Amino acid sequence: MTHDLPTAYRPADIESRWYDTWERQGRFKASTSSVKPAYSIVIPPPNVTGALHMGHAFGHTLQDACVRRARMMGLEALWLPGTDHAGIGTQNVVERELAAEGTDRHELGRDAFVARVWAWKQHYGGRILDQMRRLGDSCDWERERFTLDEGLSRAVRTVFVRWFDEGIIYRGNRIINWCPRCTTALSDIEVDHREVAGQLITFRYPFADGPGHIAVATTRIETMLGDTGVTVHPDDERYKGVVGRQVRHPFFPGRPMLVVADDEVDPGFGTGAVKATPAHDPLDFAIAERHGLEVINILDERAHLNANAGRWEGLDRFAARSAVLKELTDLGLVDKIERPYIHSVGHCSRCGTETEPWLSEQWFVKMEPLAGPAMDVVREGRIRLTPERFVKAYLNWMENIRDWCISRQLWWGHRIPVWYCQDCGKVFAAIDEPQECNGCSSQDILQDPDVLDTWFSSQLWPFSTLGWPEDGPDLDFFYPTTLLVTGYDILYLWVARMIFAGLYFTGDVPFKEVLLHGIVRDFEGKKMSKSVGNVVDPLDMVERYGADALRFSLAFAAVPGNDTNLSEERVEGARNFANKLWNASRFVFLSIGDGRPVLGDPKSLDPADRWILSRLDGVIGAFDDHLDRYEFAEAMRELHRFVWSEYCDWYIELAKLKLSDDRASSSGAVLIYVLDHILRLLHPVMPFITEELWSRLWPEAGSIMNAAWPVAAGLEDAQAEGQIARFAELVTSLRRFRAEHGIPSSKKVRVEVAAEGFASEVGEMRDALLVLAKLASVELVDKLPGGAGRAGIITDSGIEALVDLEDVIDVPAEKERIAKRLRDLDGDIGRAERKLANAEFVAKAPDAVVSKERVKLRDALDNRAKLDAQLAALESKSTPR
RNA sequence: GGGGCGUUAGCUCAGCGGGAGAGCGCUUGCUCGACAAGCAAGAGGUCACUGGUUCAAUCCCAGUACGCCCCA
Repeated sequence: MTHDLPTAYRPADIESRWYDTWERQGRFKASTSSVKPAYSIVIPPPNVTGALHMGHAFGHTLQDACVRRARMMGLEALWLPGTDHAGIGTQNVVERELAAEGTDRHELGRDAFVARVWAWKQHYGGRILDQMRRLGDSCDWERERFTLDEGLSRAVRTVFVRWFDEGIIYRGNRIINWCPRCTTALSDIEVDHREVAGQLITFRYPFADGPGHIAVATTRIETMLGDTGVTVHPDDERYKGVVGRQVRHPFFPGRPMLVVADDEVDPGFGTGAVKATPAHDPLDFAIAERHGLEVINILDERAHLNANAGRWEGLDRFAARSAVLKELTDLGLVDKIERPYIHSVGHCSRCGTETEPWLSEQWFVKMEPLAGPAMDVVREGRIRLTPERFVKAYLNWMENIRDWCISRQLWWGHRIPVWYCQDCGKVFAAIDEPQECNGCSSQDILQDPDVLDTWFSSQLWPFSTLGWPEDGPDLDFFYPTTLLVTGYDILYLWVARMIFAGLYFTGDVPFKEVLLHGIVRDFEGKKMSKSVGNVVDPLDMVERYGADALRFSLAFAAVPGNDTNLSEERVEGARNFANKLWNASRFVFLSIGDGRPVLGDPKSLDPADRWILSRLDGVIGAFDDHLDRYEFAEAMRELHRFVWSEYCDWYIELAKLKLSDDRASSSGAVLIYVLDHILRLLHPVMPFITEELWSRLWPEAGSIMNAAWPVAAGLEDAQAEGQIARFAELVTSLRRFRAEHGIPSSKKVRVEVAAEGFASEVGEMRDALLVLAKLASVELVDKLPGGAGRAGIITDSGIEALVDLEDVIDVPAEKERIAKRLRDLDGDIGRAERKLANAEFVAKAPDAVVSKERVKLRDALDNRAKLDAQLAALESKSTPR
């Protein structure tokens, strides 16, 4: 059973086998009839179009670790998986396919197109879910949801109708962000602002009612075709006399163009007078409303000039930009061109096209009634954000929130459940498709052609996936969810919206805690991107190093809210750690055989046993505390150090000695006990290797997934910790001495040890000292004799040892070594003396700090005296007779 | 313009009021009976700068410089 482990860990041999076993045994399933307390996480749904990337791997590692730990803690834990229909993204993918076939969606027609996208989804949409299995994600696959499922669609319509009937959803003719390539509206947060080098053109509008002109500046000169006025600041002295006058449009001489004054104008921009283009600028639109300026839309949905642009009709916006500039220049109306002029321009976050502020009729969600309660729950701590600093960002955003444009001019998505009666003109919303107008009963009704923003369905995810609006057992048992784990980059886009929607429709918070993690970047901190070519593919890492290694490397770097840099080297390091664990286990199994000795009375154990058990207790406590605070990096560091530097480097080495003469010694039981705890602690982050080793440790016990989460067992032992720390220091000092003197490891040396106050504990460890420091003999003495051919070491705790080197030592080198040590000690002594001489320090610092300083000083003085003696002995020897 | 974050070892990053840490890299020595994906030893840091608070500052506060992010 245990003797067939290969000498190197080979993840591929075990991973898929364990995942299939878990899934077959139904270990990921959560039950609503459980007596255990509920613990639930809904997955941030990845796009159906997507492939698994490092960001997913990161978030999933954290979520899976939380869920697996919760399960082991005895909670009824649910991790609910699913995908998002990703409106624009998915539609784009299929449109590209059609383009390759030489057709487009319009040729296909709406119904056929939507059918085609569904077919695409059925075929490719599950890819990411299979990829998640490779990572070991312990999702309850029977509860998998998709935002366009019938249930979730019903939730969307229910929400829409309620908000519509209550006036929270309204339709308005407003300036929105428009992507002329996707030909759809975008919400503010779907627009990326990027710095662009353009040009700032200053040109003149001549007064219509007399001589003179007024100059205005713009970066989008073509929009002047839609200008219907000029605006200045009311306090601007330069323009005091011109407010109320008319200017003349060079291309539309008959158009009324009024100069108006408005507070919103920035007198510092350009000439201080700005052109007013109400249909193509949000600020100008507001100004136009206040001052009654005409609104003229000059662009069509593709951002080509329309009939309102007169003879420019049909020109693309950028072509129009040059054409209009040329004509204005020819007319002598251009005063100045600043080039390059760096300014911020909106781009479609989906396709990168420059967006256009465009006047159109869209549906909006009124934010004012929703934002208040959503701020309260975070302020009051009913939802806790980790790290806390995001609370401020969240509140700041909520305070300045603007109405949310939810309509999209797409075909793939939830169609807006609004119908227009062609007879009586009534506009009404309905959950189920109506057959007739609910006002006049006419059957001549038409549904709104647009679909809803994908985030409109995502905002309902924590409760729609649990069955809302039906009040079923899932919702009762698992809602509100316990924790949401997601990237800080979608705090506004998604988290905030779930909060206000959850509060509104369920009367409760959608989750009690939110863990916001950062972005995974490449090894030098650059964002991973296909075009840069620095993408590290998680599945590639899984293949080469194992899922556990990838997961550990991510958890090892996971500081809440911080971006993390990932390189292949880090994954490799984690794989090495997995291998270390594998081999440590191998050692245990090979040493113990098939027996599983149990721990006896801890008091009767030897110092090394009591030390490692005490350390384990400490690590369990620290590890658990870190995980409670989502400090994965700290937790992993702690455990990594314990496994490698304490359990493997010291305890196993010490255990070897004892096992060699006595197979039934306590070491076997302790080795097993500690390994058992390590495996359980590590399981949430490294599920595969721990399950494999667990199955060999306890062949009859069943899955480690159901093992109890470790708790400290009250085995702290300060005496043993001190003893082994001193012992290790003595061993290390002796090894260092050997290395510095170039003593080959084959040469065993004799030492005399003077361990004032610690003599008996050194005596107790004599055999271990002999082996670990490669000594021929150890003699414990009260005081060290000096003498020819001897050189010494001293540990910080004051244990001295004299090595018998039979005249081979290099006396000058040894003197220099001692001198350096003395210099360090003098530094310590000086620092301690200065502190203790400071009356305020002694009076005001805590007693523990002061007494620690006294002990430090005393030890350092003792050690200096001992080193002085060693040096004197060397001197006497090196002095010519 | 508003807000946030960062500056610690060669690199990537933790830590955070009382003796500077990790991983990787580097140097030296090791076929030690779990592991060379390893073992042992080691080098390497005015914790960006300037002030302040404190008995005590890498850590708290203010400012400066540089870098990054979000929002408008």
